[in-house]
Amino acid sequence: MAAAKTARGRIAPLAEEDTLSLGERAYRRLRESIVQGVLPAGHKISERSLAVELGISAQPVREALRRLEQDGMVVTLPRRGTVVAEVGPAQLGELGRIRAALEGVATALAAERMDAGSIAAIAAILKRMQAGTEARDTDALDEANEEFHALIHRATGNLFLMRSLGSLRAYDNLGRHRAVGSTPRDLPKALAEHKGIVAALKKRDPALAEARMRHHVLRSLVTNGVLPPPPRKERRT
Amino acid sequence: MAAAKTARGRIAPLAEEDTLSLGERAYRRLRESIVQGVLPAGHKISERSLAVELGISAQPVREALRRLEQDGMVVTLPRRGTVVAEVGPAQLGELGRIRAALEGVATALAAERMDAGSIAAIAAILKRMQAGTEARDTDALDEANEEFHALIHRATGNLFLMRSLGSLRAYDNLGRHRAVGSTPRDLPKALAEHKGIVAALKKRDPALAEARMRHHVLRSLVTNGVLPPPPRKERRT
DNA sequence: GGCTGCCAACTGCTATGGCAGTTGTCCATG
DNA sequence: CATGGACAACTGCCATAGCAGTTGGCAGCC
Repeated sequence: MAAAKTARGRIAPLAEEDTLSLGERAYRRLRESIVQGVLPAGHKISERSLAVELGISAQPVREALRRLEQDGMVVTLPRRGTVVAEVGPAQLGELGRIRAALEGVATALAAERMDAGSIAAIAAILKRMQAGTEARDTDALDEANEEFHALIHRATGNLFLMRSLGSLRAYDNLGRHRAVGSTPRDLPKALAEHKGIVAALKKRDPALAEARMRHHVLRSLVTNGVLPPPPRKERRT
Repeated sequence: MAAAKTARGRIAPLAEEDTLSLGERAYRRLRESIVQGVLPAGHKISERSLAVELGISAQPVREALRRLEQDGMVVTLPRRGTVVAEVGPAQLGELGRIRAALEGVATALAAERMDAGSIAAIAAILKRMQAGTEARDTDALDEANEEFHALIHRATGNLFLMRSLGSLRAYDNLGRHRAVGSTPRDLPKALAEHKGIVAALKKRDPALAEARMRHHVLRSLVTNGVLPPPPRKERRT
């Protein structure tokens, strides 16, 4: 991604071409730096020093830190300092389960209101996934997977959902970043699940789409080592 | 929550309500004002004028507005203004479904890690609910209900969950505020559901607890008129 | 040596001022 | 009367400066 490759704990100054507000740019940059591991957990962050590193004032930095705090990515003790939050394996698992639930409702909503154009678009993405799976092109698959979920999120038209899932997917990247190299994902299985989800979307069956999406996310978390294998069979109400 | 029990000669810690940052106080105040209807949807908010109303600087106000924007309660068009977000019935329903899902995972997590003390506490709350239901004391019931869910949220120990559910419950209050007076809730049914949830917690059955909690929230949303009655029977995967 | 108290160097937090866009109004012009 | 353009009054956004706690270390005393 754009996050400049720098020494551990150091942040490169912001480019000034963009039209986004400095606070917004600082927010994204910091979030990226955290999930990429540039700012490791427990690392102390000073509003002032970070401001001079980014080449901006302390104000937008502070604003970004407040938002990151609301995301749970940093914690700040008043008048004492701000620290990158520790996210242990247990918490990563919890966040994964939360994400699975939210992706589920997102898919349910999408199944209800998705227009024909979006369905065609997601079908196209599915085709790319098929090709990527046969070619074992994990990079292309990752990109397609990103678009796949992003499209569903956008289809819901729900801002809260999109924001929350955005934060949670960031954590997901962090988890994958930790399990470095050891991602022996079961590609065909993921493809089949994606197909099933798209089928449910086409059938406009919210409950089915939700169940399949949730199962898909949970299973992928298990194969990624974020979650332990399910202890038992599923439970019925 | 009176003065902490301390040994002779020891001094109890100071209350910390007084020392909250202005930004934090502005955030809470604004959020409260929005969900209470004091600041109706579409109302324009100016950082400066709001600052003088609150008797503080524009900075903390801006900070609070950014956080509210992340919550989805206000939207701000750059260099044009900030307005409190429109939350129509449809969106309210979506947020309700999201909340149901999150309350579900929260309860699942709680079922896994709740200590004996918390279980005893929630059993006590349940007893109060029983009494309140028999006495038709809706005020006491609302209070107990609040504590009931708050206790579960806290039991998860998950900050992200607690923050998200905090925002979503605010929306819930807003929804109830709109359906003024017309809350003919089915009290005994809610009580039975709460009992079932506590039973699942005691059995430490996460899947069961989750399903029951989710169903409970969804049903209560339906009886409150936030969600339409379910169109069909539940679906199996 | 070990403890106490002070001081400088931090920290987050807030106030003030000013910049650059946006909008609405009012007057001059066709 | 209708139209267009400039000006004033907004807006959000950012930089600077200074306040008030917190911390760490170092001198001075027991």
